[in-house]
Amino acid sequence: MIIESMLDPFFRRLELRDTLSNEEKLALQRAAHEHRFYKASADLVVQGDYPDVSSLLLTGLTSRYNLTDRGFRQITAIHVPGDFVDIHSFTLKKMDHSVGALSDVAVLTFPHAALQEITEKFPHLTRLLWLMSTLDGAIHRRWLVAMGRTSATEHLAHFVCETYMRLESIGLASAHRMVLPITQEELGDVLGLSAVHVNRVLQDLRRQDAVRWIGNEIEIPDWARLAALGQFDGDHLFLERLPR
Amino acid sequence: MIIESMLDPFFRRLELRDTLSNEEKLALQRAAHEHRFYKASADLVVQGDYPDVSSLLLTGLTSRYNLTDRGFRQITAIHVPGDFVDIHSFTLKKMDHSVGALSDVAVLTFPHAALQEITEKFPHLTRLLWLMSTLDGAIHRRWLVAMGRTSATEHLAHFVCETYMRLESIGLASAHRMVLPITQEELGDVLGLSAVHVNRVLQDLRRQDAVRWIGNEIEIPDWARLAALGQFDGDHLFLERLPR
DNA sequence: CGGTTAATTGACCCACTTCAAGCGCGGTGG
DNA sequence: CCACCGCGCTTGAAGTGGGTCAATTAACCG
Repeated sequence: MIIESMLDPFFRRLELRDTLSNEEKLALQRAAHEHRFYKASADLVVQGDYPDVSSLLLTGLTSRYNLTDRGFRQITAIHVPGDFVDIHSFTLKKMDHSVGALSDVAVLTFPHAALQEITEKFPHLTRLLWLMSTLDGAIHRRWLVAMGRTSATEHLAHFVCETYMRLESIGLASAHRMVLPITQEELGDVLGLSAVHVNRVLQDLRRQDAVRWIGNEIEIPDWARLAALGQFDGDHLFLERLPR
Repeated sequence: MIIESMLDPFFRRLELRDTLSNEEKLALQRAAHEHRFYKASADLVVQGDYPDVSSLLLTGLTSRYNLTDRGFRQITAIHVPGDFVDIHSFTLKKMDHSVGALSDVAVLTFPHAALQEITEKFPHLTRLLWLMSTLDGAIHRRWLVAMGRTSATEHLAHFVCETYMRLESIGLASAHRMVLPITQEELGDVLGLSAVHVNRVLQDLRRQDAVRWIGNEIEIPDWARLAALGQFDGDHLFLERLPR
C-alpha cells in the first residue's frame, strides 16, 4: 500500500530546489510501486546488479560502498530520507557499487519503466529527477576535495556539517542536534580513515567542544566554528529554489 | 561555423552506450551554438558562475577543480574530447567548481535553452544526456575509492589505466600509447598528493616498467600488470551498449 | 644566453596506520 | 538476577607513507 504522505520527504527535497505541480506529484505517486523494508546492515542492491527499479529512501540511513581487493571498504555516499539511493541505475543500468542499510530502513521502489514514462510525458519533472543525480555528483566532488586536500579533522567536521544540513533541510534535524546511527568504523569508511584514527579525531573535536557526540546523538554547540573548521558552506547542496 | 564532424567524438561516445537515431543527431547539431577556444591554463568556467550554456569538449583536455582555504587545489575530473565539461550546470544552474584547460582546447557550446528543448521533444536523447552526467558520477565514486582506500602507487596506476581506456574508447589512443599534457603538479592535484610524491611514485612505476612516461608520451608495456596494480577494470566507464 | 617552468633528489618530519590490549554496556540465557 | 558475551569505543606503542622544505638539474624558449 502506497500512502501519499510517504512521498513527503521527497517532495520536500524537490521543492527546496524548484516548484512541483500537482500533476507532477501525482505522476510520481503513480510511478511508485512497492514498499520495501531492510534490516540494518542488509544490502539493498549489490555491485554488478542490473536493477529494474530505483529505490527512494523513506526512513533510516543507507550508504553506497565499494570493497577493494584487500577487503577495505569505501563509502562513497550517505543517503537520508527523500534521497534516491540508486536513481543513477536508471541510466547506468548496471550497479557500480553496493547500497547497504546503516539502520533499519524503508524504501519505495520506482520501476525503471515508470521512470521512463515520466521522461516521455513530464520533461520538467524529468529535469528534476536528473537534478537529483547531479546533486549526488556535487557531493561526490566535495568529498573528493575533503579527502584529497584537507586533514582528517577538517574532513570529519565537514561531514558532520553536511549531514546536519541535509537532515535539517528535510525537517529531520533541528537546533543543531541530530541522530546519526553510524559507527566509528563506518565513519572511517566514509572518510577513508582507520577506525582508530576516527576515534582520535572525534575526541579532538570533542575536546574543542566543536561537537558533542554521545552514542547516536550529536550536537553542534557552535555551528559557525565547526563550519569554519570543516571549510563548510552549503553551496554544494544547492538549496536554492530556481526554475530548472 | 558549426561543422557536423565536430560532433563526431560526442556521437562516438554516446554510441558506445546506446544507439542514436539520425533525428537525434540532427537535434544535437541544431542545439549546438558556438565554437570557442581557450589557451592552456585558462578557465572555461569559474566556481560560482551561473552559465547559460554547457560546453562539449572537442579537442584538448580540461579539468574540474576546487581550491581550498589554504590554497590547495583538488582536481575532481579530467575531460577528454566528447565529454561535456559542465552538462550538470544545466540542472544545477550554479557551478560548484571551476573548469580549467590543461592544454589548448576547443569546445562547442550548447545553450541551456536548447538543451531544455531537447528534454521536451526527445526523451530518449534526454536520457542519454542524463547518462553522460551519471557517468561523471561513476568516475567520481571510483576516484573516491582510489583516494580513500588505495596507496599512491595504486591510485596513479588506476588513473593511467582509466585515462587510457577513455581515450582509447573514442579513438584518441591505441596500442597502449597516449599523449597526456599533464604536469606532475597537476597529477598531484588529481590524486590528492604532493608533486614531489607523484614524482617518486611515478619513478617507482617506471622502475617496475609498468609505465613508460617521457614528457607527454605514455606507454603501457604490460596492460594486465598495470591494471592489476591499479585494481582497474573498466566497469565504471560503462562501455556497454544497451537501450537506455 | 638568461629566464622560466617542470622534473628530480635528499633530509627530515608528522599524520595516520597497524597491532594489541582493555573497557563499557546492552542483550541473552541459564 | 547475574554471569557471560560480543560489539563498539578507547588507549598505547611503534611503524610508515607521504608531506614539506630546499636545492639541483633538465628542458624549453624567446
